[in-house]
Amino acid sequence: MSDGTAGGTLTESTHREIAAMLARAGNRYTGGRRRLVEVLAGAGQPLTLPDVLAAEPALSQSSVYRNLDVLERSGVITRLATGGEFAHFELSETLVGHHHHLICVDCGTVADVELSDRVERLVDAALEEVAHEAGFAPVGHNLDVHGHCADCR
Amino acid sequence: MSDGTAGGTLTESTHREIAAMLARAGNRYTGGRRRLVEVLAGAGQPLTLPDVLAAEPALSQSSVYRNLDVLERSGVITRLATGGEFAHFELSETLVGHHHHLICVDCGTVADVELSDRVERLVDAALEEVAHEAGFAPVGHNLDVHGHCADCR
DNA sequence: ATGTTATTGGGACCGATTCTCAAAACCGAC
DNA sequence: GTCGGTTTTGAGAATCGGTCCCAATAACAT
Repeated sequence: MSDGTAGGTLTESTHREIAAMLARAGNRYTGGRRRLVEVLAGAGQPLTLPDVLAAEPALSQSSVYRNLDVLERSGVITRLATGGEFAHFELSETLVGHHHHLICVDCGTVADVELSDRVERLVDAALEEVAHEAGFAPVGHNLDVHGHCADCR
Repeated sequence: MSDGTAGGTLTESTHREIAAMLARAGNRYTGGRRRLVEVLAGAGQPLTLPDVLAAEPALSQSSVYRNLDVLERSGVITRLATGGEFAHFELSETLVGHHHHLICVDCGTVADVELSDRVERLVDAALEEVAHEAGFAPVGHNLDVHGHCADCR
């Protein structure tokens, strides 16, 4: 609890939920996976692999990539296709709620934003409709805003 | 006009517009670039590099990649970050109008869809607002629906 | 035609991600 | 608590879209 690492953005019950999601797919919630999850949770914004390693240098690259994959497959985290050189990862919406992204076209960083429930419902309904017309069964949507972040203006 | 290649989805005036966009950046509208543009226009959906080469085998891979880059930088085409193994390309919105994408999580194909002006304006306004609050200067947005396409149900 | 600049092709190269495999950590049963 | 079976780890090799290089060629202007 009061060790050197800032840690602690996730409650113990959230960790139990994550462990259950992993167990459902036959995976364990090991120390390395827990540290990885805590880095992602503590950042408050989607991170790249270098970001993760910078925050937790004790982790090895191959294990982090493998665990990002396991966590994604178990529904704990989400991989974002931002178009930059590195993929970004963040906790899945089942853990942190539905939201969208501001992607800086200059430096590539990604920030989370939420829209009002009213707009969200409206968009959802409109998408359902056009998807249905195309014989497409939607499972979710991504709404990204591209532009210049405050640091890059 | 009635040669073997299906061609002809673009009017001559659109080609002149494209030539002008290229010229503005000091580039020429060569035969290879024109064939590339015609493949993208004729498909009616965003294509990957293998798609392009399959449609026009006479083009060489390195030139296609280079020209996709030149055309993107000149504002003629847009590169989509769909998350699959290959990037997808399509004519830019200045040429084909604003629209969104249905991305199949199974086979990776991408289809275009349009939303009503009313929804579009509402989304735009909502995004402007949240972006502004974050000190972010938006230049555009991407709204992708992920799900299972008609062929993959 | 002739010079000048942009473009092409194909192969070498790069770099993010994935794969391999032997060693180490886990976990339940005895 | 330790033995056996299973999962995970770490370090490096391998993969594979995509980019870069450079000599040969096409476009354009004069």
